[in-house]
Amino acid sequence: MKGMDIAEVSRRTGVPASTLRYYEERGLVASIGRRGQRRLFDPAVLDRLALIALGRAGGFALDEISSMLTPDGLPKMDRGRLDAKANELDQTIQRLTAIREALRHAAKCPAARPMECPTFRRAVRLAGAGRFEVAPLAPFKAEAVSVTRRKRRTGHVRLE
Amino acid sequence: MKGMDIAEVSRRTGVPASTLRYYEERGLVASIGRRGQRRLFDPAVLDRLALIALGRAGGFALDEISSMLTPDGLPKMDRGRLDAKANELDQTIQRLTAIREALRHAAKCPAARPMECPTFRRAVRLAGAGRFEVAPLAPFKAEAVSVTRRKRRTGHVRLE
DNA sequence: CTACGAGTTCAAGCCGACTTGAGGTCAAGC
DNA sequence: GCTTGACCTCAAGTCGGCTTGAACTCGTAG
Repeated sequence: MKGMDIAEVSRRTGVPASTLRYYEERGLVASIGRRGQRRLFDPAVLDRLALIALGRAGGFALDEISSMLTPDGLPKMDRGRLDAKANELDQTIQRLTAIREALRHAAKCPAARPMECPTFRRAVRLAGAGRFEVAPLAPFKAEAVSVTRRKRRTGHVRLE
Repeated sequence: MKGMDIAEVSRRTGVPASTLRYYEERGLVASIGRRGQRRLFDPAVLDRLALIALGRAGGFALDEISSMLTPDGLPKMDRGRLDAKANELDQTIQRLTAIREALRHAAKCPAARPMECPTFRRAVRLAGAGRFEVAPLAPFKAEAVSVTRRKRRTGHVRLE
């Protein structure tokens, strides 16, 4: 009978069994049945987990991710929503880029206090310039979710 | 007398008083004394809060941020450490960029299932390719930390 | 028959960054 | 003198995303 048990899914994706159960409970993945009391998963769950990992890595909340996936596989999102997400991410990227530059500059700037340096100040300003909100970015641990199928309160920041 | 009370700091930065007390408790900011039982803050705390916000926006933990700041102002970090942080951020940025591209592609890709599309799979792979770990990015709400300074009583310059 | 290992359920715990609530103090204004 | 409102402290609560632990059930090997 086809269907992988939880250990195999875990092994192949790097996602702990406890997380898989949790995801199932949250409706993010579904098992295709049981053999005895044990869950059986369709291999398609591997792709699904990869998509979930993608979303998590992008800083999306689980609820948000589940709203992006249909029960049976895919992109339940319309173009607009996807684009919106992409833009959101783009804002984040720009913000992070400004911060990275601020750090790099701080590393070599001679000013005693960074805030006295115009370049640094500018970066700080850019970093905080947007007025959007961004989901927290998930801790990204290596290891996980192979996509290959072989065998198969509130930090506030304002500027003026 | 010099020194701003907590409400003024809050008003000028957007950081809630509760957060300021919390930051003080965590050692991220210090008050310069009390008037009665009330805290008094030096205007320099405004810069400090801007830096803290910068760090938070960059996904750094409070502990990490405090390890980057000296009690009296700033750059306690050596060049190497700053560069390391910048590189870390750079990894994050690349990862997010890959995810953004995956989303943009998914928005217009005709493939029924995203995972069947090589372009998408490649993006997913890139997104997950690194084997590093990244701190969570703080939720980014607008409103806060004005770096603005109208009266520069202390003589040092802050953001316009 | 028994023991073992791998699975199961359910409730509770953990972490970080704050927020909230109860109860207390104090200076100013009526 | 009394009220008000802004501040104070300290403990506990919140939220997301899991993890952990206790207690139980199976199927299989010895």
